[in-house]
This record gives sequence, C-alpha cells and structure tokens, in this order.
Amino acid sequence: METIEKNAEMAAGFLKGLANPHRLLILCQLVEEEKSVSTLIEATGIAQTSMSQHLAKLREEKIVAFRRDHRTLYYHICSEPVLEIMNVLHDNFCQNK
Amino acid sequence: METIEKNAEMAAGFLKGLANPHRLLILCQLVEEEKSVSTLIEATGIAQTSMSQHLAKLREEKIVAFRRDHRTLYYHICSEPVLEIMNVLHDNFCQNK
DNA sequence: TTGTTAATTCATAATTTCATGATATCATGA
DNA sequence: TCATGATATCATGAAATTATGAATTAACAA
Repeated sequence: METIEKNAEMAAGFLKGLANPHRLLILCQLVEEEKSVSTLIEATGIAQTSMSQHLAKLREEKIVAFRRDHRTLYYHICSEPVLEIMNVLHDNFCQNK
Repeated sequence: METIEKNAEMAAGFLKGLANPHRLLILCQLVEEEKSVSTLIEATGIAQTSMSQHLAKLREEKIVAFRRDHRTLYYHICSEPVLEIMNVLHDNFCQNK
C-alpha cells in the first residue's frame, strides 16, 4: 500500500476515535483537567459500562491515558492534535451566541 | 436535550464525515484545487460508485460542494474548519521524513 | 477472609457504515 | 431522437459501531 494511503488509514482511525457525541462530551470534560471515571459519569450522564467502552476506544487511539490513585482511575488527554481539533470544533460548533 | 449535547451531535456528525480513509484521500486532492469526479477517481483509485457515495456523504455534511460545467461536476471544499483539521492531520500523520 | 467500591471485560442485538453491481439520470453531440 | 459520457441512486450483504446487562478484576477496609 502506498504511503499516502497508510497515512490516510492512520488519520481516519484517529478521527474515528473522536467522531462520536459521547466521546466528544468526555473530551470536553478532560480539556479542562484530568477527571476520574465516576466524575466523568456524573458530569456527562453516560452509563457506566458505556463510559468504560468509550474510554477504552480513546485509549486504543492514544487519545487519553490514565493514572491510578488507589481504586480510582484519573483520565487525561495525552494527544496534542486532539487539543487542536477540540479548539476547531469549539470555535465552529459551540458559538451559541 | 442540553445545548452542549446538541453541539456534540453536530460536531460528531461533522467528524464522521471526515473519519474514513477514502474520504480523507478525496479531501487531500481537493485541498490543492477543485477537481472533477473522474479526476478524483483516477487520482485515488476509488471505484466510481463508491466515489459517488463518499461525495454524497461529504455533501450532506456541507464539507464539499460542486459546480457543473457541461457534463462534468467539479467538487471543492466549502468548509473552513475542514481545512484547519486537514492541516492538523497533515502535521501529525504525514511527516514521513 | 469477606465485603464493597471503582472500573473493565464479555456477550448480544440493533443500527450504521461501506463496497459492489445494477440501474437511472442528466447533459450533450451526431 | 438516439447514443454516449459523466455521475448519481438503489439494493444488498458484510463488517464496524454502539448500548445494554451480566460477569469479572483490582484495590482496599473491616
């Protein structure tokens, strides 16, 4: 496969990681600061199992990472391009003036 | 539904429009300049029917538009945020140094 | 050890995405 | 009007995505 096609595969995989309303809601929360899973659940209203699966998807694409403190996992964004894209999205879809 | 959730729906729909390797290949072509469907087919190797469907998806999300010249349709990018995102993707996935 | 909290993984079904082949539309030139 | 070129739409099946409920793991406290 050509290089450009491999690049397109990678970039599309990355975008698929973002292309879901619940995952965007999660990332909105994490743009501010790292948060525990239960805090994310409370803040977004996403069901616990579903939250876990979305976080797994975000981890797979190296978009988020976590640290453990006792029984609690704290997630944070670990991808610089994601922050750039979140900015673009904010500017274009959250201008509810 | 809360405003933030509606915004997330919209933004996710937009990202889904981009989150496919073939559609990214098409958009790479269109970043340079407008192109006809047959030129896009030749440049990317995507089958005709499939190309038509991807272009339809991109039209739905207001990512591309076209003009007709005789029998030929020329497509172009009509979304400013897409250009910004293509830049982010280029910087992060096409650095094949 | 037992129970509990925090979170993940597994199994499943509904829905969406995507490629393919067949058919249709639309503009044009003979 | 008829044939053709350029492109879109329709129908179908395979694969991926997503939500839900049940079971599992991991860390700790009693």
